[in-house]
Amino acid sequence: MSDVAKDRVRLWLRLLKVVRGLEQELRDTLRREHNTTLPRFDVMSALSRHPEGLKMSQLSGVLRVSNGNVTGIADRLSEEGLVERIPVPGDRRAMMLRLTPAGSAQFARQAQAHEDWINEKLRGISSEEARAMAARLQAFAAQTEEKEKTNAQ
Amino acid sequence: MSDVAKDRVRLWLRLLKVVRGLEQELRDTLRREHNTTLPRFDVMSALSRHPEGLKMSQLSGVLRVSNGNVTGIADRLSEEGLVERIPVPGDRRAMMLRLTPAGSAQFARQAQAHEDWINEKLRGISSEEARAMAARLQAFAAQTEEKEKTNAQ
DNA sequence: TTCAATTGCTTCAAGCCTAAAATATTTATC
DNA sequence: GATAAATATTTTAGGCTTGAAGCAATTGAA
Repeated sequence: MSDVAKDRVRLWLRLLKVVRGLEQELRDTLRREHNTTLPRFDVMSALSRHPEGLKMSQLSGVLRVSNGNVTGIADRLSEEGLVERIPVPGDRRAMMLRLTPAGSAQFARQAQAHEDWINEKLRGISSEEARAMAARLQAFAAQTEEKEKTNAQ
Repeated sequence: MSDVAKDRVRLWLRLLKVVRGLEQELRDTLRREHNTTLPRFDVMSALSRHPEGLKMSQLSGVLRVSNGNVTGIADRLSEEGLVERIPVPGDRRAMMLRLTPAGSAQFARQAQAHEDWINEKLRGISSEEARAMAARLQAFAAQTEEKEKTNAQ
């Protein structure tokens, strides 16, 4: 294996380790302190950015998970009265999912706590470092998307 | 929210997006091309670094997953003849898990393909960039560990 | 020695996740 | 208008994951 390949593999392993570690802590915190889960938080987060609601398929699209997955999470959130399914006028197959007022209020609290938590976890990273690293990741992501677009042609 | 907090949150969201995306692609590739899964790959990878085998609890320790989790994955790998459970002399509760020759051979092939895959995915990242980013991540992880150690006192 | 606490592992219940099959509805074509 | 294809969602089977409970076996303290 070439040297650059070794460096790339090492970077990948470190990325995975750091992100997995933080993600695991985040799951623990959500469970212990907010009695919820990361997938539920992700669904509510997506819905909070679309107050008018999202169709099930749009939701699985933005979250990049399967349709069946969203069905299950929506079922559970719905049982707790945090989201509701609204029929789509003119298409009886489709369903709009949106936060209830209770869900909206709960998510607002959780989102603020989440931001505080992240800020505390990344305390050792300066604004400049954060921006620099985010820019690199952004460049990488853009590059990858560009490649995909080319491949899709 | 302060500016630096915003930058940190943005960095976290990007990290999560990039790593999740790559991880998802990796899962797809493992499934389609190697008929396996990331958790199985992780178990075999850990075992390949310990040819003499690992006790179940050691394995769940290094992988940072629960004991019950490893039990299930070991069961399935064992059914396929890729790993075997060896009794530990002197402690009839414990079990050593290790790769069979077939498991070892299969993992060697998968590991090589995995490295090639990563190298291709991260093609747009130079050796210098990779080393710089890995160093930052490493510093962050070290800092976090240091903090944990202090808290544990 | 005895027996209570600890240790190592498995089992269990519940949630997450996927791909594929099933269901219902809509759209397009003849 | 009939019907075939496409679309939106749910259901299903199977694997991953956890925390907690259960079961042996080991260790340690009286």
